[in-house]
Amino acid sequence: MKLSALESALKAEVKDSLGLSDEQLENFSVSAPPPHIRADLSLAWPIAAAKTLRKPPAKIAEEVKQALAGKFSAEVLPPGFVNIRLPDKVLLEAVSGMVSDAGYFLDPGRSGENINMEFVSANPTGPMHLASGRGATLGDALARITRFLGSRVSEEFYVNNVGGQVELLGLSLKARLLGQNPPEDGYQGGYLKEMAAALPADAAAWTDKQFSEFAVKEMLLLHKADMKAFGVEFDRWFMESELHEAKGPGKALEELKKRGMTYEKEGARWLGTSSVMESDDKDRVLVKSDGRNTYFLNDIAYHLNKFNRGFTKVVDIWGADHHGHAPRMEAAVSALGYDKKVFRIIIHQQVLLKRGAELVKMSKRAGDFISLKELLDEVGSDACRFFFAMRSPNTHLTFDVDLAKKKSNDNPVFYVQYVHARINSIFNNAPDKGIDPAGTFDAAKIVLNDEERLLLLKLMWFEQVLETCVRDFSPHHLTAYLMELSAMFHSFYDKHKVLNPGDPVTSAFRLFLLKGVKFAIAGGLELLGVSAPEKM
RNA sequence: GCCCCCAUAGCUCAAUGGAUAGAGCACCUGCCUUCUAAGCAGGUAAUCCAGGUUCGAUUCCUGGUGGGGGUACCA
Repeated sequence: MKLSALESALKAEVKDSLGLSDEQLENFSVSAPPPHIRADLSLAWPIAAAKTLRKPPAKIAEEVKQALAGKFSAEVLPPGFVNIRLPDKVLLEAVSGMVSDAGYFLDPGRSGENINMEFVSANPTGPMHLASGRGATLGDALARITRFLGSRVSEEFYVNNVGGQVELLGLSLKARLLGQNPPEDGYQGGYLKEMAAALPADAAAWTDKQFSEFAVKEMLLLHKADMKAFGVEFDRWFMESELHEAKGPGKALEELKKRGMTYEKEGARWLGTSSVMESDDKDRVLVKSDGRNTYFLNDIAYHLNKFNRGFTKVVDIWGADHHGHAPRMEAAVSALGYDKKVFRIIIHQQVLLKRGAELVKMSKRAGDFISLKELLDEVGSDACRFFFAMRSPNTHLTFDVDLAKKKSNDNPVFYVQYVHARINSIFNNAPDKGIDPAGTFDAAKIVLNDEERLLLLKLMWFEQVLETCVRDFSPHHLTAYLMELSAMFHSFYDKHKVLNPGDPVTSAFRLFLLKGVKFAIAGGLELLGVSAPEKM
């Protein structure tokens, strides 16, 4: 039984016995008891329900205990906790389902979901820097986790391949070819020198537009290579030019006009983000007084495009440097008639670089940044992704370059991967000791020790951890879980031998237990885009 | 000025409003003739300040203090 199913079962039991309504059982949920409590699951619901039920919490807790009697042994602790001890059979079944049933974690409630997740979307004007790794990790991990639970998820990268910055990029490249410095507000980085050196011979006769297109194409190739090296495979790279070819901005504008959300002022066309919708601090321009569309209108058209493609939910993952745009984008999506619930912007805070004791501010223009590629080459994708995934998006994370480069062995990712390698090694050794790695055992003969219990119970929480990641839009709960599970495994490994030729029942059971641990470790790492090595 | 994020151990970070606040790094003490010591066991060490809500606050609210980011008819 999955933990969610177990929770439902407990809830139903309490509901029937106490004769309660669904409303009265709101907030009924199981939690993990603190370490000093010797129990498997806790219920704090009696305390919360005391007010509405007009009964002392301890009395409610006592009733809950009675309701569960015969199926679960429970203990009441003040002020009204019910601490439950699960039968060994329940723990064994949970792990058994996990390792044998491929669809075990699929949530039927999610099968109708079709989510578009857009992230990174770095401008094609320079190499991707380290901070893009954060957005990439976040988006890809969330996509994988959500998919694992049963939703359809499409990962998307939006490429701003038109506009002033792209023209400037072309001019900067052209200047490099001619041996000149790029325009003052252009792109000064050395990468354009390299690109210029690789231009075809006839490039001297190119138009500005050709330079621009060439530069974008090359940058895009680099970005794709970077993402691939980082283990992120986008389902779609959406070109802004596609939007214009399909007259997207015009259509979006017409739609907004039709809905009465826009007005004309000072020769420009405005969206009433504050005056009409009261969701921004001021109104925003859609069409400038010179007749050109703003980027905002293009972005609205892009979001309309996403919804028109049939996604039931659209998620954007942005860096904090764009957070100011969130209110207007949300307002625009509402103005197009979409419910607030189907559009979500996740903001992740910026990445600060620390070199030695010095905090370095990254700047694409000055060229003082660490590229994602450089970081990957020196630290490796696994450590990078795990490190980024460990932090919640709200954290202002400080990336210690020296630590990442010199002492990458201290990264907790190795601690987790080591579990996988150790388990794998045990399975490899089993035949030598005359033990069948696929052997079965009689569950009735098993008496669980503390370490085995803890491991089985922890495995039951795998589902809940993933749900929490989706709820909070952050994979950091999963990294924390993997580290905790790893600690439990290493501790178990140190105390108990798995392969005991003289005790086939225990050996078979422990191999079964290890299958469960391996499933959670390999599966969890996979969801984070981190490898699970067979050997270390 | 206004908006967003943050403040927990020496450092980097955890903790659906629950019970004795957890990890990793660093530091100290032990443990390899037994499935991999990239490991285990143990130790030192923390909720910015002041109010409020609550049976219960690291968590929620208000006000401070300190830090980061943002505030274009740029993209």
